[in-house]
Amino acid sequence: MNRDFTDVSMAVIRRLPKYHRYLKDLLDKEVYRISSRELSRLIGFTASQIRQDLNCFGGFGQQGYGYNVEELYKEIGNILGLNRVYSTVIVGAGNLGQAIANYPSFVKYGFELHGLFDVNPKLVGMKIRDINIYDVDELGTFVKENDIEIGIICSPKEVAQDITDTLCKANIKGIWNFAPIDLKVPKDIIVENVHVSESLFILSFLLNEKSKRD
Amino acid sequence: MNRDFTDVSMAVIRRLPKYHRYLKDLLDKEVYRISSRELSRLIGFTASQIRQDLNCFGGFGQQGYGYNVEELYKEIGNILGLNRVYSTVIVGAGNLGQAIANYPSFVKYGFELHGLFDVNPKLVGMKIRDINIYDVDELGTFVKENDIEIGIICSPKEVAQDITDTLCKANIKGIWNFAPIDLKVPKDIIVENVHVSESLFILSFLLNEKSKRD
DNA sequence: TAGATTGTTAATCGATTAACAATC
DNA sequence: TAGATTGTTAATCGATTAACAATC
Repeated sequence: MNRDFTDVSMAVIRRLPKYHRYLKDLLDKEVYRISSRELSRLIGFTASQIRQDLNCFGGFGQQGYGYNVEELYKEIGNILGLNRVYSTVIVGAGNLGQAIANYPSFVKYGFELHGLFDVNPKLVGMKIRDINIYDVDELGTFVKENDIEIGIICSPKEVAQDITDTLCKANIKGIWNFAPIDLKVPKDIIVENVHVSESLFILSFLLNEKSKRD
Repeated sequence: MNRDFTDVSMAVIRRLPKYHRYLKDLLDKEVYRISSRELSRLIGFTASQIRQDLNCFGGFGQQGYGYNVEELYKEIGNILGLNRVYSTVIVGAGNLGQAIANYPSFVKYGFELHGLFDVNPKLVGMKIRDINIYDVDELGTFVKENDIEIGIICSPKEVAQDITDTLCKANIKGIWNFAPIDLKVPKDIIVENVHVSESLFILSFLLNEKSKRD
């Protein structure tokens, strides 16, 4: 249970959240047992890939039976680190910051929001879900004093690197970045990007391609 | 210029927006010429991969010189379909929908927002950037009558499939989906997902892994 | 011309799929 | 026991990297 998975490729890791989501859906539908073949039909990966993927983490299945949905769901949750709580702050309390603060999976899976930060004096002092919006000048001190692990950047891209520097100096462990730039961080800090515009451009590419073919 | 790129792998396509972004930054810094080696140092792909990638679309470079930044930027923009305008609607006018409506690259790269839609009577009738929020009951008719190409789903996941069905019946061409589910659509409709929680779970995985090793 | 750097082929590496023995 | 399905090895496929001739 405390093995590390440094040998498992990121291609596999990036599929885990999708397994987790489908297994949750199955549990909600009171399906307690599933074979790689049935799961394949639902999730769209090949049965072979599913067995291969799951085996990177241990033998969760049983020959002749399949996988126990509840057990597998929990195991994948544990692998993803969802069995514990994370302390977080959101920097940028505009629409995006507020959307994240209220995002159901964010709240549900143990991401504890300790504060939001903004430059806008109209926002500072307000609350979102009972959580204060502070002046961004207080960010560094707050993160240090409250041992915040995750900083969530929902600011305009122009100030994202400055915010990052502040967070890093205050011993943040990871950054969830929504600004459309690649942040420079010391090598022991983990950055996960949500580059929304890249996804939009892929959509426009695909639409454009399709219109050429039709 | 009207070739289609069906033969180019999605791995390559998904790197294009990043090239596009870095080339824009270079242009803004008044850098007009770059070699694959220099670009490699900036963007973090190997020089070999950069040359390989760009060559899928034609010989944009010049031996002994490198690439013309402005030309390459424009070409990649064209390949991504950013040389034309798309008509869009946003379904779900909460924080996320409003964040998208105001998102700078969205506005800048030709994605014309024609309307937002919501069930909440407090929101219906309001405006975001001079664009009306309509009742979601009007969605189908509006999309059909205004020849909307892209539907952007910013609703809770519980209603995302219903919205999708409405959009598809109204001849939408593509869907940009922010709800954490996999939408079922007829095969000629393009869906591009932004599965925000998957990214969050990867961050939590990486943080958890790191804490095991330290 | 000499130097630089691309375009492109060949080699390597990694990820996915197929196959099947092990076993519940 | 017979049927089902995993775990796992081997085969295939695709993507990345290396190398270098072409050429500006």
